[in-house]
Amino acid sequence: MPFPFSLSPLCANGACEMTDMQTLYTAFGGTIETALKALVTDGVLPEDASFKNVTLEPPRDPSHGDLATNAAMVLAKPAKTNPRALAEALVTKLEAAPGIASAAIAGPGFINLTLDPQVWLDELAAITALADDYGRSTMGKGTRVNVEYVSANPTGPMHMGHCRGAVVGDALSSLLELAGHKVTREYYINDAGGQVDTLARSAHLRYREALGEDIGEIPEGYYPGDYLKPIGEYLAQELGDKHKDTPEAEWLPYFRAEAVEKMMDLIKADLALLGIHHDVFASEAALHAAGKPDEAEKWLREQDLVYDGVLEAPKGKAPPEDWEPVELPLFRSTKFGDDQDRPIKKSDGKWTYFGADLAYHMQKAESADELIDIWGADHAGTVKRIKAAVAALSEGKGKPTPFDVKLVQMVQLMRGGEPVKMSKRSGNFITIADMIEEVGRDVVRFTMLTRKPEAQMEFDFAKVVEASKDNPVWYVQYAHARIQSTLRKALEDEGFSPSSDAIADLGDEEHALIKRAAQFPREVEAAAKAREPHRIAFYLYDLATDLNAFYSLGNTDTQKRFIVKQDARLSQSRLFLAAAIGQVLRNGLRVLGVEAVDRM
RNA sequence: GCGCCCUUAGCUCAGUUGGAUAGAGCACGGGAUUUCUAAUCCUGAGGCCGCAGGUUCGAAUCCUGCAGGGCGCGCCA
Repeated sequence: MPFPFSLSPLCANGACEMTDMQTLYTAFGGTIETALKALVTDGVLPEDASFKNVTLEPPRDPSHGDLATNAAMVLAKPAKTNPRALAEALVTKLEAAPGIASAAIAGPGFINLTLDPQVWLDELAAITALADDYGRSTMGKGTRVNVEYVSANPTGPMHMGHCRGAVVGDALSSLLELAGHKVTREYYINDAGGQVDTLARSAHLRYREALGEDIGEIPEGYYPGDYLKPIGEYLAQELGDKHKDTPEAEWLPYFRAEAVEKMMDLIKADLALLGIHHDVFASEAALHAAGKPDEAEKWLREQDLVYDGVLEAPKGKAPPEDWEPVELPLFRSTKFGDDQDRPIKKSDGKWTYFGADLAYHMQKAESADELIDIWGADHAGTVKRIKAAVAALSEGKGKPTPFDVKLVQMVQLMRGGEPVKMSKRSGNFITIADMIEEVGRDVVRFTMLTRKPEAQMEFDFAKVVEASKDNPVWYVQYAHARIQSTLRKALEDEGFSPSSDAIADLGDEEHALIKRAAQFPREVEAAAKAREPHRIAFYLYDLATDLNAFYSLGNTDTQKRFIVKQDARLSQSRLFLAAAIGQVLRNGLRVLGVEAVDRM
């Protein structure tokens, strides 16, 4: 964790009542900062020394103690001394600090800190006291983050391509909330382009079909899916044959609105199956109606960031047959690192997708301090232009809005190692609803988060339901169920319940487990900072591993079980530990939107 | 031709934003159970972190070049 160890404003003012909101790392970061400042006073470090690159992290090797800092290595140069000499001066200060049992110099100049056991016992008690709030952080300082995800076109039900982005966006939103941000979960409905006109025409076709007409094969240029049949029937019921033979202009807007609404109902139902609920559904059509794109264009023209110009034909590959140079209003995205300026309007005068999207991002920035978009990797080519647009628009407002586009790669569906063949024509097409019905919501969600989003992944229907350590979802839930089962049994058979009265008696093996659990708040902050919810999934797997390892000690030595019949004191302390581990597992799973089951 | 993403054990993947001897799972070898859920645990072997330079106390991580794989490349969305 880099300096400065920014505590919550309350703590910074010295009136720090909220020690519970501090992580172990911010607390001991403060200890190190104090020690370094003392060295400045002593003249060992120069007045202007920057602590920016000083880190405090858990060492990989447990024999290196509980915490390690690189302070001496980073500051040796400005102090005009060698790392070891500086480390010795720092160690003297640190050993006198509260909570630190010992400090040792190691390797090229690391300082390894071993903490008083009491620190871990306090942390254990804190988990229980904070319960669902353990891991919650004030890091985000309440800044407003708008996360836009899914935003599938309202032309049909959700397909697999949307699933991963949906889960990642939702988990990221929860993660940011836990890390102290105010999050808006937003969905952008593309209800204004040519696609929804096609949808309206397809609905009209089904409407005629519902009125008894033989429409034969669905012609090219229409959406063929059966999911449009109910809409045709609904419209036939509502309208009778009123628009059976009238000109398109008379029925299209109505059919479009109705069809989009029904499509959104389908999509929302799919999202609900995944446990996903957005706060805002933003309509592109409404954006146009409000004149937002015109507003953006006007402003950008004033800044000379939009001009009328002609694009060159693409180099390197043969230009399209019907290539014709046309003058269009272009956004100067090259000024922000894009390869080409981009049209915001089409030659027919209508807005391009980009033109509207640009205005949409401007609108989002009005009520958020920061924007995040989750996109499919097939849109990678358009990242630069939208980043350019946000940079242009938010700089103009005086306050640049941080903006991040997360690209989520495709998921390859497999079954027992073989790729699942999907063909829309044959109807052999797996929807999100099918997938959830087969393996369950928890499996879908967790599995989508067991790979970093920008890497392609496989989803094997056979593997994800396996009951083994090879299957992270199962393994983490198993650890939680095991804990719950133990707590139940302790109460039923022996009348033992968790108690912190004698946790000071717990030994090294228990402490190791507490140390892992104590990493959770740090993992939350690190994952939130990196915008990487998958880190929580990996952490939970590690925590489950430690729990199972500890649990297994009891197989060969009954004195090491959670429940030791002859020793109520010890049992209740261990049960207190078990309950705390269960709490951390639940808190982590909650971020991922996965249920922590009590039995399996 | 250009842009973006990826390349780590035989396979599938992590890697704490630049830290110490690069870690898990599967598969392979050896072990543990009259179990509080063995659907588990312990242990062994397995590596040119794609290749070559650079930056510095220190690089899988940052920069440059090259190779291989994926995605995209006029007004679609």
